Amino acid sequence: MNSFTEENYLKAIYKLTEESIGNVTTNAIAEAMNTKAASVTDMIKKLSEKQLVNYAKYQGVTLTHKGEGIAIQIIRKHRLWEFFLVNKLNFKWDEVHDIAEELEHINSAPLVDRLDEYLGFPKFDPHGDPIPSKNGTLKIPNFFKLSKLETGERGTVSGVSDHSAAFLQYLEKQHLGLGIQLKVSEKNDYDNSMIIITEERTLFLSKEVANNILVAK
Amino acid sequence: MNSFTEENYLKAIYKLTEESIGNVTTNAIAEAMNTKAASVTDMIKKLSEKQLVNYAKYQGVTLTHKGEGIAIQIIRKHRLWEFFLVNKLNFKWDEVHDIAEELEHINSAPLVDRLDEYLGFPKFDPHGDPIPSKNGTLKIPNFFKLSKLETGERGTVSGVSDHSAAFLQYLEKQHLGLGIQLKVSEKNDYDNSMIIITEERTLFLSKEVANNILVAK
DNA sequence: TATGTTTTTTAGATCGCTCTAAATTAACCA
DNA sequence: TGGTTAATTTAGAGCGATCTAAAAAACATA
Ligand SMILES: [Mn+2]
Ligand SMILES: [Mn+2]
Ligand SMILES: [Mn+2]
Ligand SMILES: [Mn+2]
Repeated sequence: MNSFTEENYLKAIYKLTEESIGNVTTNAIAEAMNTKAASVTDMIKKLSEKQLVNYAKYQGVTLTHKGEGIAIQIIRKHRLWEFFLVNKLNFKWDEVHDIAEELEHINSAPLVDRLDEYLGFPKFDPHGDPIPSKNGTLKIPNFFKLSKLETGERGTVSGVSDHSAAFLQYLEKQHLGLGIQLKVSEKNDYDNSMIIITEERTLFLSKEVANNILVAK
Repeated sequence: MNSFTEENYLKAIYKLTEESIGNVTTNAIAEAMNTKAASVTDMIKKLSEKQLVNYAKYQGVTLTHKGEGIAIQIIRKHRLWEFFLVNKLNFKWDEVHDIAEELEHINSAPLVDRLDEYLGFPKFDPHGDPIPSKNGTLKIPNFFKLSKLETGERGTVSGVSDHSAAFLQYLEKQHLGLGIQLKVSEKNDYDNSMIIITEERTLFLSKEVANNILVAK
């Protein structure tokens, strides 16, 4: 079995892999894990011995097939628990991440399977992130940054790329949640802000906000 | 915050306190925690510094008010999660203990409160053990060993004192679960075995089994 | 109550994870 | 291409939890 720490490293490497081209660097992992590069090197060596990452000195790491499988299962658990917390226990979408960070390490295959079934085999978590299936397949949905939409185009809010409570609460305040349909009414080249129209209201969105909202066309 | 290990020690000391008169001994804790006496002494010192146990060398320990409160909250979480696993995820009563051993360490007060509410504020876990309330009160139910019933007396199966999967599965095989009503039809002085009659069938129970079944009269 | 046995504590070590400081390697650029 | 800078690794240490072996205290009983 792997320790919580090892699991968190694998998950971090998985996520960094998604965002980066090529190998994941020691410093990037250190930043993601909120730790020091020296500690990362130590852990990488351990993961490498366990055949969970491919590692050559000074070259950064990639996940092995086995390591990637473990990372995906942790993400699966994280997102299933988030779905449970929001849809069964009535938590808000900005309240569940930290709890899921703990729950994702509970180690029981039947628990995950039954939870999945109990929840009705959900495909997306409360933030629009896809939930990996039992066998580890994960289809990345084709979402766009809202900021990429042109004036006049329509879309449906389907995800966020900033998962912080502050951002999620801001969206909540604006009555912007998953499923909201919108149309771009105006784009300002000067500051890349935009004005959108939803069923309920007209909203002004800064560049930062529009960049972190994902929409399906 | 306290580590998982510290929490498990507190819980073990709490349970040993219930079973024993006076202070809980180092060796008893070592046996319960499946560790060595020397390790227990170390941990006790740490818990004592944190004011979670009262400790004087060679005198064993008692929980402080604070330590007892923490222990009870862990037991609360354990039993609520067991209830969830059985009543929402359809686990059998012999399958849930180990998973709950992990879940009991998830650290979130709102999670426990909402789970409690979601479950309908249950008073007993799947094994008949009382679930402490949010404020830590815990009423010990007045159950008797089935072996104490006399011939002709009636009772309702309400709990078990052996929580092992083997015992629980045996009861299941005999169609003995919580809520089953029974009447003692015969007691054998020689081996302290007994014959009982339920709605469904007549059963022969050994001394060991009758000792580990708790009934309400 | 003295002596032997059991229980408990202490001493000293290991393992996992972390850190700082120093050394090494790679990358960049004039 | 050599020199500077940045990234990475190594060395050495600390902390929490554990262990074995040995010492100390408490207990039991003759
Ligand atoms: Mn999350
Ligand atoms: Mn999420
Ligand atoms: Mn249990
Ligand atoms: Mn139980």
